[in-house]
Amino acid sequence: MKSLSIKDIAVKANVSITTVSFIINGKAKEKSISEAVIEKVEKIIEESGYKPNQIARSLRTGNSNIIGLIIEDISNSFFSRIARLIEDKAYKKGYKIIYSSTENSIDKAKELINMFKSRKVDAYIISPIKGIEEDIQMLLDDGNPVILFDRNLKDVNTSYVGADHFNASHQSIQSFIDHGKKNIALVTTDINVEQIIERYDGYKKALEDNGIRYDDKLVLKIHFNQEESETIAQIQELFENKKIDAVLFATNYLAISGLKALKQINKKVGDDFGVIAYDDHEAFELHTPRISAVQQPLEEIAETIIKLILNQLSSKGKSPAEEVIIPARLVIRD
Amino acid sequence: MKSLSIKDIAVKANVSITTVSFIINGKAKEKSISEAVIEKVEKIIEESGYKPNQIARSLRTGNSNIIGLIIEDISNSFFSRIARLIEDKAYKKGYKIIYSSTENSIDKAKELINMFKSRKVDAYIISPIKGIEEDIQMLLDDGNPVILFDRNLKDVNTSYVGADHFNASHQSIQSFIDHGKKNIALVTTDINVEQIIERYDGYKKALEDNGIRYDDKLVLKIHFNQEESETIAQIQELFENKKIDAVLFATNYLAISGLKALKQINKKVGDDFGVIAYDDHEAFELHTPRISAVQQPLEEIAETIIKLILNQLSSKGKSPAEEVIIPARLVIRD
DNA sequence: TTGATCAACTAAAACGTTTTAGCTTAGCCG
DNA sequence: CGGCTAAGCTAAAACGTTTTAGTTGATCAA
Repeated sequence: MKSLSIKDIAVKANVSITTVSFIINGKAKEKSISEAVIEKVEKIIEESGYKPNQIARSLRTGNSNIIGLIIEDISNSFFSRIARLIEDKAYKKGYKIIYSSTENSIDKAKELINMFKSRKVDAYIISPIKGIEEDIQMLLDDGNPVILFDRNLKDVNTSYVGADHFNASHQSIQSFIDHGKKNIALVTTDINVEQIIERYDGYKKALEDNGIRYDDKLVLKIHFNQEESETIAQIQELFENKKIDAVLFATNYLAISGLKALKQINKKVGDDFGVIAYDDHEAFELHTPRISAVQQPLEEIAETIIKLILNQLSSKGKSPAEEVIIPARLVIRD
Repeated sequence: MKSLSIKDIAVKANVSITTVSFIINGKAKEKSISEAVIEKVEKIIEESGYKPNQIARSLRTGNSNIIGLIIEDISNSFFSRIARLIEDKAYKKGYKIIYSSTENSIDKAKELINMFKSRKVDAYIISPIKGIEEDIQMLLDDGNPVILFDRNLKDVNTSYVGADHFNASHQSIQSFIDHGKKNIALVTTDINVEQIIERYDGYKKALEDNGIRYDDKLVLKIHFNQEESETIAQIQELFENKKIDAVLFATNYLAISGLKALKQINKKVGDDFGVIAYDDHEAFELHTPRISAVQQPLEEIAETIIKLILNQLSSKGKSPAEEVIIPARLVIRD
């Protein structure tokens, strides 16, 4: 019933705990343990199904082989796909991932950081929100590897991996303009994070570059946590009361609400009404007509994150902060 | 730099480690520590930002306040939404969740169980695959609370929470038949899990109940890990070469591939070609026409899982196994 | 013969908690 | 005044590892 400990193995093999430990950790040669003993112990371990207690191990060594991943919401497909990729890649390097969602709450984010800290995770991957700069700085001060992704924090000097939101947004609007659109709306959220602001800036700059006057009335900021029905109503109001011939949605879930809104008021997407969504989604490919979208290179982002983390882990957190901005891709459909 | 330990607090407060521990764990009254000391220690803890080392705590107490969640694939929206709900509810009870994806690999599933075991999680929530019955039995034998969900394992006597796949499938096919369909196809996967089999059985039984001959040729089993393009090709072949007037997709990602396939060969969903998807997805509501789907009551499933887990935890894993089958809902659209 | 070197192994400390068992001191009763 | 109880606290063991600093005995060179 109670699980085996290294002591049980030692007793069975009639050797010391130390010897067993050396063998388990592959230090047998180095510590000159004889072939015979190695074999004997390994056989016993094999037969008994003994697995070292990771908790005791962590307590002693101070590291856990666990990487903490803090994201906004695991049920959002952007995050769940990234999480899956990160998990995969980390797994291959012998690291496990623990993840948790902040739901855009500063308090929950702080709690999560604390919980990861008290569990001594070896590194942190965080898609941050404003308000936790200090907590992140403390992690850094303690020498922990920390990588931010998706959204950067200005005041913290740490590594960051993210897509080029400004240019992707700029390019989307430019594409509308090239197709003769003049009255271009932006539906975005009111959460105050870097990547949303960059998308907004890209929108404004593209208009400006083309001599189109920026109109506050064409920008709709949706509350983060509100009911979808309300979102849909707000979007409908925008579309019905303003002269609009194209719209950029700043997130994919807003685009989905937006498409529902369009469907209800029976407005068709097409040559005289352009739509681009930021972050692709399966629904867009399937929609009639298919919806254009900005694709973030998930694979590349995940790959880069893991690469940076491993670098930092091997350099004991003393490698300099790096910012990697990865171009996003505008996929024009239909 | 190094994080504080209970000893540092004890020294600062000029009391023993024991006293600090009692205070941290709310046993101060019970152990008759004076108000004055309690206040002093709490103040120091507050000021210094001390957080107990959970690893040491786990090592000593043998539990971790962590629940392990093992699922097929976190990037599948069914699982990521369930995960989010479970995480939420567990969090409110003071438990954290660690999750990991098996990707339908028996080896990875076993490894995950081992890794959770060696990290001493307090309970396991598993959406299992065939081939890990023994491992699960071992967990049970060791007195661990284990809840299976989504798919059951026949040979293991443990609690299970899942939707009524058989009836939902039966009802879907019945609905086709009620609308005059005769040649009804089933697109499913070749993975050998309970819930997929139940959906298949429901399909067969509904045909039988209505005196329609079961035709092997109308059932397409897709390999789990194959490229989507190949899946689409296979589905197209089925639709083009057989006389079919309705199709049930056994998972939502198959339905999405199927809808893409239909689009490419320009076959319209409508009165003369019915489609139902098992597991709803945002894309279905948005599709033109809207696609009917079987909705699993995620909220209720998550709620029930947590309820059972907490029961087991409080009864030290000695409460009897319970099977909860929750009805699924067929949502007919357009 | 002596000392050095090396192979083969091990005792015990340390990691940071929780908890059992006990130690003082003061107060109170008879 | 002796004995008992209770209040208020603490020493030390235990959890299961890793790792440092050995010990022992054999071999070998001089």
